Amino acid sequence: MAKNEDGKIGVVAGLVRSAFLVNAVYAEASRERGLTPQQGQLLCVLMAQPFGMGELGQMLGLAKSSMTGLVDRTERNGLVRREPDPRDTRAVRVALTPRGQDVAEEFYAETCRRIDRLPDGLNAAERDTLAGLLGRVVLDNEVPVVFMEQA
Amino acid sequence: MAKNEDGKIGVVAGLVRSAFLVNAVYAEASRERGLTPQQGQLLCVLMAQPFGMGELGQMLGLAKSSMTGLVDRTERNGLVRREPDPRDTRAVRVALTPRGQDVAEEFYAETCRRIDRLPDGLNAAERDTLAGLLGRVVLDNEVPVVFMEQA
DNA sequence: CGTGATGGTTCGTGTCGCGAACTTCTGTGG
DNA sequence: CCACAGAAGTTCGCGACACGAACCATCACG
Repeated sequence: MAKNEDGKIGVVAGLVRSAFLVNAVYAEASRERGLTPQQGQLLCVLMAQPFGMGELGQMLGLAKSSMTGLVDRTERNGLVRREPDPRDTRAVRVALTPRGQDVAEEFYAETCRRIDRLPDGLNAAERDTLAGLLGRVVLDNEVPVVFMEQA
Repeated sequence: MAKNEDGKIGVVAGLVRSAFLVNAVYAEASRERGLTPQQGQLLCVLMAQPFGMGELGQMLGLAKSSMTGLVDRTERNGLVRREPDPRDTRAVRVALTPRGQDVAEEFYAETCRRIDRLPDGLNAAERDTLAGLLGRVVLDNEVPVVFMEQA
């Protein structure tokens, strides 16, 4: 449960601090492309397919009103577009514009590159093990697909 | 490098998505205590010892001007206090108030509890393995101590 | 038809985070 | 002893975020 102070670290601290690391990468990678981390994340989600506002809020864990603003700003930047939903006049599909597609792919690739470099100290087998364990954690906790699997 | 679509997940996606999970826990746990995630994080850092504004900015990856605001707001909430640094008249030591200490411990404990529950699907040995691997990633990348090790 | 639920937007408020400019103090070289 | 570069913090103005509450339009159902 608890770990002692001999360089070893517990699961909890390991998760929290590696999350910190990932956040930093996200922040830096997006900033370099004139994005905010939130907009970067939005683009990554939309790479898979268009989504409605409600679905997006669900996945990203945001209130509907927050989504409106985020999509507004991203749309203003020309990266995203609101399309009418043929099935439902009220609803809206948020989709990447061509430029948004480009930026998304660039951002995604760069983020992957950097995250991939984090476990540089691990050999192939260890990386596989880590991937497997994290995969199960993610699976068990039903994390929404905020980050695609590499093509 | 890349993983295919048979339920398996790569290291990169695993890291990103588990980070997402951790962020959500942070957000929820802090919100329940009337904190923002940032203030919660600040409290966690200060649990170890007081720090100067510069050091804090360094650890949290924030600009000095951002720190001023964050400490301002947290101070206004009565959780933190600016003490003069005896060594340097310009400098300031940010420390927890008694109430801040309480809130910090509560928040820290609750966060631990929840993060600890994330890898519930793993057995003891697997948790240990995960801890070891993440520990090395964290160590290799020199993540600042934004989250203490359990007492 | 109503009528309740659903998908989104608007509005007001507080928090965040940044860079640039500024003040005050430290320490170092002359 | 005195400049003076540089470090520690703050202030200011700005845009981005996130929320809840109130609101509008539309859908679906009885």
